Amino acid sequence: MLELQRIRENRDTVIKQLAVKNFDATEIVDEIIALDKERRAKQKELDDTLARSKQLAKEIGICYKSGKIKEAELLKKETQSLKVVSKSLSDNLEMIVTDMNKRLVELPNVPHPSVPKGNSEKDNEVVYEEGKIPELYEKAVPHWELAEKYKIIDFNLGAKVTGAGFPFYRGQGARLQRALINFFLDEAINNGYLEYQPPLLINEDSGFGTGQLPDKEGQMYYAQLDNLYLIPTAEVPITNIYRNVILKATDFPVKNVAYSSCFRREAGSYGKDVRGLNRLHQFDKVEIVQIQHPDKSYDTLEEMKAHVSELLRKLELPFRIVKLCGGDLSFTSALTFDFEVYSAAQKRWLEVSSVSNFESYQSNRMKLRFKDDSGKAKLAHTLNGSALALPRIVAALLENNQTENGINIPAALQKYTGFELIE
RNA sequence: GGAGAGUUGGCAGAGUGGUCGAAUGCGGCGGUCUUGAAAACCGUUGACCUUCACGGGUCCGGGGGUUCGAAUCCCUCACUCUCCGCCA
Repeated sequence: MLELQRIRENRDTVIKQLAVKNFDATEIVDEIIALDKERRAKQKELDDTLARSKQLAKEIGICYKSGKIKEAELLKKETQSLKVVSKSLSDNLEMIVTDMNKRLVELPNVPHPSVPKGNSEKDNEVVYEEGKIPELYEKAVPHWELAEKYKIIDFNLGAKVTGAGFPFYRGQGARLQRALINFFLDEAINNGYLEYQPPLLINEDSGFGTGQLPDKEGQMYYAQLDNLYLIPTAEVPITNIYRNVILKATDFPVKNVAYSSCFRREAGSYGKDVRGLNRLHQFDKVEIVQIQHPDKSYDTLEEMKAHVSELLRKLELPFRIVKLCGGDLSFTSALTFDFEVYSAAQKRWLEVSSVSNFESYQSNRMKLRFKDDSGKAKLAHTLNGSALALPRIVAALLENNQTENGINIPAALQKYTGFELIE
């Protein structure tokens, strides 16, 4: 969530910036400012009352010790009435704070000044393009047909055992998955990331910390009996490692990487967008997370973009980088670049990575701070990106590399797969 | 799943219901001494809210209660450890 002080001191700017996300914040912002003012007044009143009570309690203690029972009893009278007052004040204060926080959480992150205005993905800006779009031979088919032909991915079997969107990978298909995971992890480790294997279930506090809760619980699978959620991305457990943590400035940059399965309910999705591997309920992803000093987080974003670009280059996939417009930007992000690879048989671009800077939006929610030179605790910046999500990479690899004789595996991956051709 | 013990500042570890935000040690930071370092000695050393400031308030695992007053008593939840059971 946004920092209260920022809202208080930059009302107009915040409203103007949120308009880029097509979000009319005027009402909420003004309400927050009003509640904040009320809160501070109440706080002062309560503090004064408590201070008086504390003082009296001390005096009563002294009276009892020196045997002045009568005086003590007298003082008790006053303190009892103060107690009623402070109780009602603190109840009142709690209500105000609860209200204020409720509204605060409703405000999305402020977009970076470079974010273009726009309503949908049509308004996103293609900022970079690399690689040659392959020309396929006549009988080329989309990946779901290749999956069946080579018996490497079985969607029907998944539907039988679990449901739609939970495929089985089989034989060379399973091996390819494992190869990609290892390839991505090794590349990240070589770039200075520390590998983690996170839990796949998270509690409510973690869900709140990264911004999935309270509003997006419908997108996560939920284990009701234990009040735990299946992770939609490793970002959640990995970033929450630092919930309520105060880092030293010398800890920056924190660079973590994790492979995990990801679970998404994807309620309401349908049609050709969800065909084959395009959209699944369970998929594998290698996620990179960085925590950085506020002054350096945009350099870090560039570094992460370069890392993802290099992965796609090594996989010999044509890709482009898209800067998301305000309307397409996620609730929590200040700036996001999507990476898309070209899927030759479907003749469309598929999103395989999303690299974002959340600035202090997540940090503020999870109280992730660092000590600056003056010794003051300040909010750190959090960033993350997929590096990479597997299914659409697999889709593009299968489609783009299909030949009459089989599917070619790019050179960089061969030492991981142990084969050069799917046949 | 059953029984018991515990959770205090960066760490270790005291704490009788009354001036405890909390002894002491270690660590960290600053200083004295030294050519420099170590040792020794002195000082300092949490977070949050509020205030221009002085100051005030909150926080001893989380939440609730008793009391004029709670780290200390009671309830509840979470977690950790030990033993038993089950188990990849």
